[in-house]
Amino acid sequence: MEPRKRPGRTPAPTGRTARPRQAEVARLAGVSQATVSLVLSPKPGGRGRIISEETRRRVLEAARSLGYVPDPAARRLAAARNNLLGVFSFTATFPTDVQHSYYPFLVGVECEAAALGYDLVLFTGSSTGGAGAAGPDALSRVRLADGCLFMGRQTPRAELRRLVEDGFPIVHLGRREELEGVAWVGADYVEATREVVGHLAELGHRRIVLIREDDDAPASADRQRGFLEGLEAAGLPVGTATVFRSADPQRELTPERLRAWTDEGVTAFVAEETDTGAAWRGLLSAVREAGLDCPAEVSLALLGSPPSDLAGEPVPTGFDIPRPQLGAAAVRLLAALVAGEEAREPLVGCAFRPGPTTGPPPVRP
Amino acid sequence: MEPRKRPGRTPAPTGRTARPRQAEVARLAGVSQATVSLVLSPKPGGRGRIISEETRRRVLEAARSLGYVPDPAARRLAAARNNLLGVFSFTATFPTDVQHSYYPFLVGVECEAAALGYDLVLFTGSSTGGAGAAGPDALSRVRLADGCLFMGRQTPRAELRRLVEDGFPIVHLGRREELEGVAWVGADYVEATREVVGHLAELGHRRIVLIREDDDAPASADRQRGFLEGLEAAGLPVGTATVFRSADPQRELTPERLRAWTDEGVTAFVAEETDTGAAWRGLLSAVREAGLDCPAEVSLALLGSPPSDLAGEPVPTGFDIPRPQLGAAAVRLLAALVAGEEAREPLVGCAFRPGPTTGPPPVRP
DNA sequence: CGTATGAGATAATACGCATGAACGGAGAGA
DNA sequence: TCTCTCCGTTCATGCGTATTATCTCATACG
Repeated sequence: MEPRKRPGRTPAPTGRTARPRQAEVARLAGVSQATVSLVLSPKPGGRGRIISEETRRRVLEAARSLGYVPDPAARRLAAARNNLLGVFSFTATFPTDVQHSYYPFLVGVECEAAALGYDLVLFTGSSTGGAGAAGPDALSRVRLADGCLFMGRQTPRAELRRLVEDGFPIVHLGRREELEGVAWVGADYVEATREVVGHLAELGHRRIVLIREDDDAPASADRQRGFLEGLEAAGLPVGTATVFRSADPQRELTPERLRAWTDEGVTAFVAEETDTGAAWRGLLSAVREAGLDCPAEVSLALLGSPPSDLAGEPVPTGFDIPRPQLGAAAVRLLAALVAGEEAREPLVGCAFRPGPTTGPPPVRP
Repeated sequence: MEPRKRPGRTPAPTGRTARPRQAEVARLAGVSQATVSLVLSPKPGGRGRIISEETRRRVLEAARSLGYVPDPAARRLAAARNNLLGVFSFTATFPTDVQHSYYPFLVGVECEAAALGYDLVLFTGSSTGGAGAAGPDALSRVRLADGCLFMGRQTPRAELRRLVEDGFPIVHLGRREELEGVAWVGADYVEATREVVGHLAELGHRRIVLIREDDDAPASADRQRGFLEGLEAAGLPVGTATVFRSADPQRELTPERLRAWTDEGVTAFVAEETDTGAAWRGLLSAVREAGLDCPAEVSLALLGSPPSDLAGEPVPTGFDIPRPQLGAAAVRLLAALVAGEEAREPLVGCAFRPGPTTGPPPVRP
């Protein structure tokens, strides 16, 4: 039977890519492609090298001289790993508005990833409507990496769940307890808030008010819980605690209301940190308009970091969210998942931050 | 010939993933895998669909009911491209010190990459000593992507040249004319500086001094060139132009020297922007110490953006480097190179920035 | 009624790498 | 000298998809 013509794809047009393949390394080293793979792939079991030192050297030399780099897609397809960790944010990773960027997290993410030997893949187009924003499979691109880190608030639950169900390693930056099976790391707002309240109590404050926005995010709920727990721990009457919840604190938190509180004996206020910083801004302006002196007459604390446009003013008492550490912790967790371990280290502590906005309560006449 | 036993890898261990494959979709739809691929792959050429509407519908239905999602790794392997653009910086991409970060560039890079359908790979460990910082082949990791963007000053020339010689698409963010064959994009400092000088000349200034640091970076040379060209274009005597070059402007630019210049009839100063902002700082403090009023007695302009710790002060006259646009332009260029085109758009214009630090020269007594 | 025409669909690859099984050669033991 | 081990290497295959040359029918045409 004469050799019939074979159908199928035409062979690649004479090295379309200059990228060397294992086959070329093999040719140069005078060995087979399989040998190259054996040499260049990290043996998991730490088993004795089945490859002779001589061959190994020749292969490595050839690979280096050709500038060989393994193809991540092929590697992954062949059921191995490619030392790539994905980073996916549901808004632009680098927004024009630097305010709510993920930058501080990425500092830690990059550092830790580097330390663990991973490179990072930023999946773009999540917000810009570019690459694969369209279909419901926008998320599936992340499967190129060994695992993926997710950041942002509006997480499509179904998509995430799907990834988890398929056994794809995922870590979410920020609490996600409602998503069963999704690993996450978050800041321990409860403990940090407790600490701030404790600080105020130690100074002598007996009546403290929490200013929060009308938001049901876990971050807000945690602070409220920490607030109440802190009061209780300090032996303060929780019953008299006041939580002021407002959708628009800058409007609704009037100087009059503030005055009413202080007349009742309130000497300290704590505000939660949010994207906009509205609670803190509202508190500040109300105090100013009410003509109250801080910290002589009232103590103020911010449960988080001040918005960056207030960088000029003195940094208030409160706590700092250790964003870089959070990022690093997320990467560690993700790396563990990729390695098949079942580690978990969800909560990262916040650092208490002393500041000039708190002091002993005024002596009441 | 009897069917000899086949060597090779064992079949996948019990469906490692529950993810459906094209083959299963095909079986369910009663067609071949190839047909599924044809139906599900967006035909670029817009060529007439060779698939009947009926079949198409059946396949789509089957895919939907199985929840089929294409495997990106396989897709990229088969397509011989991975839609990945590398980003390599010779210092940490996300330095702890936000000041000299690449953030503004990345804004544009991310956006444009998304628009073009690319994801980004951040190569870590360039500074942190992590992943592959070790050998001289640290750079070869970038070959993983379809092309790579380089940022930063200290570029190892040999490595870059090697990549270029291998036909690997590279774009450098910032001028790199001395590296033959390395594509780059940069800001048009010459034109921007000319514009600033022209602005001053229009206001009536006749004697202008350029303050620059003792640095041979192209960015500095460009500004000086633009300065001289601007003078010439304004019909001002270039012969009398003064370029003050100092390794430590904050020391060497004394109030006395400033006084000497103004006594000679100098009414305006322009300073270059550098990492440290030393030239601008030196100029500012000298003016202050000399007791000169700006802009009444002297006009000041900054050839770039002020250092961020001076954010509180009024933004001086000068120009803004369009960093996001630069990043975007770099990505466009890189994408073009990856696609095999030979585009080039090296220079990106800067935006003139009016400001309160310039005004008409004082009327000499 | 034989053949050209084509639309529709399929078979057979290739992509780059990892890996279990097969293979060849050097000693060792008989 | 011959078989038996063990070691180092190569073979042959699979991962899941994209790509074509090829095949299969109808239908139209002479």
